[in-house]
Amino acid sequence: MGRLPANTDVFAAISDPTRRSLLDQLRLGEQPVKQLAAPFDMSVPAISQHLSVLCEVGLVTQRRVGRQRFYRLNPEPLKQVSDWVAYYEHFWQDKLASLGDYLEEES
Amino acid sequence: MGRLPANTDVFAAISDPTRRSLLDQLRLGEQPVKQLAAPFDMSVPAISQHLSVLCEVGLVTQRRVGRQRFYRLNPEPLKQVSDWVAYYEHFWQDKLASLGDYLEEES
DNA sequence: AATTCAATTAAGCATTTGCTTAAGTAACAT
DNA sequence: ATGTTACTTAAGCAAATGCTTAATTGAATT
Repeated sequence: MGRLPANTDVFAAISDPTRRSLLDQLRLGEQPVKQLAAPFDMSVPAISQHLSVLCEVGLVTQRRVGRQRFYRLNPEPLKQVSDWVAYYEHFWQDKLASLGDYLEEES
Repeated sequence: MGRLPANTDVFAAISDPTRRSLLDQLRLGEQPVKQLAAPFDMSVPAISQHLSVLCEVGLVTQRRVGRQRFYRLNPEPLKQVSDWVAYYEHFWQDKLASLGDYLEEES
C-alpha cells in the first residue's frame, strides 16, 4: 500500500479545493489560464501548478493557441472516483429507503 | 478559498489510499482496530491515526467494548463526494451514448 | 497487586504540499 | 530589434502529512 504522489492519483488531485474549483469552472468549456486564474486570490503560477497536476492525472488537456494555453476538461478519470463511491451509495439509499418505509407506516 | 485541513474535509480524508482501504474493509461491518490493522504493513498507531481522521470527518464512528474499540462505517459524508462527481457523470455518459449511437449507425 | 492486552497520545522526522517571487520561454506588437 | 503579453519553470519556504518508536491510558487476567 505505497503512498501515491498527488500528481498520479485522481483522489489526491481532487482533494484540493482550488483544483476542484478549476474543474468546476472548466465545465463551462475550454479556457485560457488567465481566465481560469481570475476568480482566485492567488498568483498565476500557483494556478499553473494546479493545472499541471490536473494534467498529469489526465483530468485536463492542454492546447496551445498563439501565446495562450487553453485547458479543457477531461472528466473520464473521475469515473474512478464515481465507481469507488458507488459502492457506498446503497448505504445511505437504504437508510433513506427505510426512513421512507417508516414514514409510510406512520401515515 | 482557504486551505482546508485534512481532518475537516471529506475529499482530503479519502485522498489517502490506506484510509480508503479502511473504509472498504468496514463495509463488511463493525471491527476492532487490531483486525482493521492486520492487512496493512504498518504500525497500529498509524492505523489509529488514520481512523481518527476518518472519525473527525464523520466517516466512521467509535464504540468501546471492553478494551477494544469498534469502528463502524458512516458513509453519509461521502454524499458530498457523490454529489460533486455527479455533475461530471453526464460527460462520460454522453460520450458513451454517442459512441453507442455511432456503433448502432455502423451496424 | 502486578501483568498483559488493546488502543491512543506524544514526540520526532522525512517528505510532500501549496504557495510565493524571480527567472525563463515563446508568440505577438511596435 | 525591443518590448509586451501569456504562460511555465525554478528556487525557496512554511505548514501539513504520513509514518515511526516510546510513553500513556484503561480494561481484563493472573
